[in-house]
Amino acid sequence: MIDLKILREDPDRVRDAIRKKKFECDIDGILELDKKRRAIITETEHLRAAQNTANSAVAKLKKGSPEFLENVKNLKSLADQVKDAQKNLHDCEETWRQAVLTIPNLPHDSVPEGVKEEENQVLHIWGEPDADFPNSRPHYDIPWFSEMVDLPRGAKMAGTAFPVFVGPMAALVRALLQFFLDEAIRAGYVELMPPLLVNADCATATGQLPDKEGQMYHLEQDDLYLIPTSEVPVTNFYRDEIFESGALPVYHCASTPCFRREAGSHGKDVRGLNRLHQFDKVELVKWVHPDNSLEELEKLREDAERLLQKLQLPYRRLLMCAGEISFANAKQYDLEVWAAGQKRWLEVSSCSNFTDFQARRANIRFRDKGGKPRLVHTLNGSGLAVPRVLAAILENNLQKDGRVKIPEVLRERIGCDSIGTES
RNA sequence: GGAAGGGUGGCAGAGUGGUCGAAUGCGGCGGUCUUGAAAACCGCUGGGCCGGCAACGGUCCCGGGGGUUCGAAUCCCUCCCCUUCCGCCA
Repeated sequence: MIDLKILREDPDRVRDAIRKKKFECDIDGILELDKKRRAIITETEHLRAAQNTANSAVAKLKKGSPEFLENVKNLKSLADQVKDAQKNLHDCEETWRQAVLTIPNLPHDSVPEGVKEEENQVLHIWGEPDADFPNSRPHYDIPWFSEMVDLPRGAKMAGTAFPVFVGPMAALVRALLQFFLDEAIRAGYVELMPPLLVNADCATATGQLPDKEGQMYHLEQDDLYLIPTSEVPVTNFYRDEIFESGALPVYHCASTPCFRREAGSHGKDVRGLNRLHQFDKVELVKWVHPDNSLEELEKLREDAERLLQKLQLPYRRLLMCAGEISFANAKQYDLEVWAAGQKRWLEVSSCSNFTDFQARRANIRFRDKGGKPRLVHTLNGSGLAVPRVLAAILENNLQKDGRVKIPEVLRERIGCDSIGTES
């Protein structure tokens, strides 16, 4: 949710921002509703004030006395008026709330305009994606791939795009997660192990609802959602709380599976490990003072980039254009790893500054120097998502003998320096 | 899943229809006293929304929602959560 003061004072700025973001939103309708809401609040409160005054007068009279009964009789109609007004207000507030939840966050000034993928700015390329990877091939074409990432048997259990990692591959997944987690903890993030199911309030706070129901698995019987990312439970860790002054910034990380329906995905995007319904990811989440959120985003991004560097995987950093950043986002960097076999970039991290958008929905605040509660800024980024990193390792590190070399930082964790079957 | 008992301010804990945003204690902040500290004493000490440049005024919040009533923390309904016991179970 955005600051409605901005909407009231400068609706054109909001219109412009929404246009840039390729979202649609009935700004005029919302302004109208907002005005109506405030008028009804004023009216209802005046009535209520009158009733309160009258009631305290009645309270002083002797119960059952003639004047008492007379007063009570007169108050009946006022009470009815109050009741009507409150009903009216309640309905109005609900409509207003629903409407206001559809307004996306405004892109930050430093975000470039653009609507297409090609308009994202490539800010930096690390490593050598242009280098010769003489043995590389798409990971799903490696002869032993389906023995170690068993998608057919996963499909038997749950459906397409639910992989089963087998033997050394499972160990590699585990090693990656532990590596990511250890690095995050070393960078100052305190680990959380949150629930993998969340209620609608959580998903609304982070911005998945009401818009993106279709992307989440929903358990109807219990009205819970499987988390599409640990951003959802982790951000909600502090929902409805106020940080004492001096507590910020707060950093947390979490390693969880993520569940995504990926409705509508198809084609080459979904082959092999490129796009899965269930995957593991370490997430980095920050709660920061509003004055620092831009710098904190850079630091968060660096925390994520360092992982790719240590894994020796070429990657690029994208500053996403306004039309490509998500609903709740004010500014977003994507990190894409080079997959030498497929000869394409794969998104492995998205680092975002949500400014006060999630904080307002989640009601997460801090006390400023004067002791007054103010909204924090929230940020998060993947650090990192496993399957595509795995894909890049498989493709880039494929050796002449058909085996895949394990990145040095992982070798000790899994006790070998390569996996696979010789060809 | 069944039964019983509970959910009140940062915490503890009173309050069972009217002047209760709510006693009291603890904690926190400020002050007096003190060379300093402690103790003692005094004062202050929740959040949202609406109006207002502000001072301030109004209103709402006693787990959530709904109802009864002129009036609800207090009565009724419903949902959620917690505790204990039973059942089940990694």
